[in-house]
Amino acid sequence: MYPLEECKKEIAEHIQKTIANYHIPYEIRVETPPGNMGDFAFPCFPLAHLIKKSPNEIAKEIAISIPTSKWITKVEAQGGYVNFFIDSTNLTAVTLQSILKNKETYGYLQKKKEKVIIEHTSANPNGPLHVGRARNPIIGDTLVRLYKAAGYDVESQFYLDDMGKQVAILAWGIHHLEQKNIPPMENTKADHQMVGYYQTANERMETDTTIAKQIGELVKKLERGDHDTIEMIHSSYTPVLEGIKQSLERINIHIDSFVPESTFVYDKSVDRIIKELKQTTYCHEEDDAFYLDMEPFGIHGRNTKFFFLRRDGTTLYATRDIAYHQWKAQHADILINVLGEDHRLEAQQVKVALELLQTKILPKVVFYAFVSLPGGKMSTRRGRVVYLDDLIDECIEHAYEEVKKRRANELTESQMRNIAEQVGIGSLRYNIIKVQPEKDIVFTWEDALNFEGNAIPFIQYAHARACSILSKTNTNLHTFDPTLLIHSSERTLIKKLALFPLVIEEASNACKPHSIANYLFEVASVFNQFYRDCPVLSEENTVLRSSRLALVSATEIVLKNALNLFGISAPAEM
RNA sequence: GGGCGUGUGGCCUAGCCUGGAUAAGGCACCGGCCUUCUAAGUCGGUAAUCGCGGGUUCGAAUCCCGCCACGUCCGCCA
Repeated sequence: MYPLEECKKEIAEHIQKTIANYHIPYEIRVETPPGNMGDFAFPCFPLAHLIKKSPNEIAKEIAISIPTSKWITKVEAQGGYVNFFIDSTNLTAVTLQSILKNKETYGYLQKKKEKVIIEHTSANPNGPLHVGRARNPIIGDTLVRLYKAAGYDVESQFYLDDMGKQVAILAWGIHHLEQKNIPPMENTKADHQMVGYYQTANERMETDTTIAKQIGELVKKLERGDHDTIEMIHSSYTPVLEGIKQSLERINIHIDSFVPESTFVYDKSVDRIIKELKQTTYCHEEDDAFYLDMEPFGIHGRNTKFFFLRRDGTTLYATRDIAYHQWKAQHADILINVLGEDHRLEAQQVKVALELLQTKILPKVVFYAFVSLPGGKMSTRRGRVVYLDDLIDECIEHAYEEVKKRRANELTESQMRNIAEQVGIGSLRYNIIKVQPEKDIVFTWEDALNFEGNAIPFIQYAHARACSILSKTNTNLHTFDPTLLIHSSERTLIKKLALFPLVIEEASNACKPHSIANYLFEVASVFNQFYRDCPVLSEENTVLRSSRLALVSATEIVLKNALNLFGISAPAEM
């Protein structure tokens, strides 16, 4: 158990003991007070109601009953709160020990037995990834890293749409359109080169019904398992998918497995699901097509019919998605999906169907709002997009300019390029992950390339500063005396570092990766204050110097570990 | 029309789940700090009836109800 967890537990147990005298069931929650009113606080107001005493009276009773201990140095009743002051020397000792011992696993939680499948990105392979949905891979990959840190066995999956209309349109375009009719793309990656075929085929399809019919025919053949069609579609989207993978790798995102939708059609599991859904009482037929009535499940609107089987006997995306989820439920203990907000209804429908089919594990879904452009939403079909590849390039280029501005005289070209890469990609990921997923983001180049304030260079710079100090010493074995680290900047920093495991715990439990961004910013911020107040290398007291070096080393570890949760690298110099 | 999501200083964000002690940061703006471990830093200042109106509560940014604005969905698309 990590130091602060132990400390919190002890405080809660003490309170529990005293409260037991009141003979009422009560759940204890310890909070953090503002200002310098202690390290932990326990509000007595709700208790006052239950046992008919004033909050301050109760606070006093509790305060008196709690003995000082290894952790607790002082307990005070103040304005209805019990304020706890913890032994900072002890906290310093055990926290630094824990960090320096665990190093790259400090903050990580105990290994758990559960397997987690996190589905994210799952973009149609018909063109390059664009910024409108860029939150998906970034949130998804951060969750993957977070859950690994929280001790789970994690697998990331990309649900590959190889059966739908979108890939059929792409394939039709590639096989029927001539290159000269496709608007040229600068980027030579296959996904960029191919997207024009998709866009043009889409336009043609809208005006030409025979094309629409041909594409519909492709979809039907696919579903029947026609070998040549499968081959044709597969060879069309594969290069595009490779391009998508390359883009993801550029921002440090690796996906463990790609699960094609067709799997569930060809292994007949979709057929089984249809059969089972038809047997439920909510199933109805209309013009030979089948649907579930969603009204009893609290889904309202103009149309509450969830069609899962077309009149022509072919399945729908959501139907196949049900099969996919049943399959996932057999291979994991916890399922997490990262989906755009446009999938909210579909996710509900799938969930209801899974419940009707008595599936044991239902997915926990993280929805995100689209990143839109000032004029409205992005659209691959209409070509109104900012592609992820272009944003990556711009971020790196902007970072390069900034490094060059500052360090051109000191660093080599390749060093600057290397730093620019780390800062640029970090910036892209951080700017997206730091805001909660449900919040709308309007994309502007100004914001996307913002390197000021709560942005990644601030955090990476703090890390670089720590590395710089550490690089100027000839040992990395820093012995420390916890009684010497008593400056308020030192104490604030140590307390912040001690919090890291609790931050991981909370962020993973609540599926809220953005809360780590706040923490990361705070660590960098208090480290900068320490840097200002407490000289390290020039400190003449050798024991204090060594103790501060230990603290710098610990900070460096926490910053690096936290950045790693975001897939952002921690440069040693900037 | 209905469902869901969002609304916090001029701008952006955290806090909302689990109500609690002066609403926390960043940008911008104003004024300081580099012969001292990289100033991509730091200190101070100006600036908010937490969308609006009710309710619950000793106490509401937080919970409940109504309304408004924006986003999103209500396809035998994905």
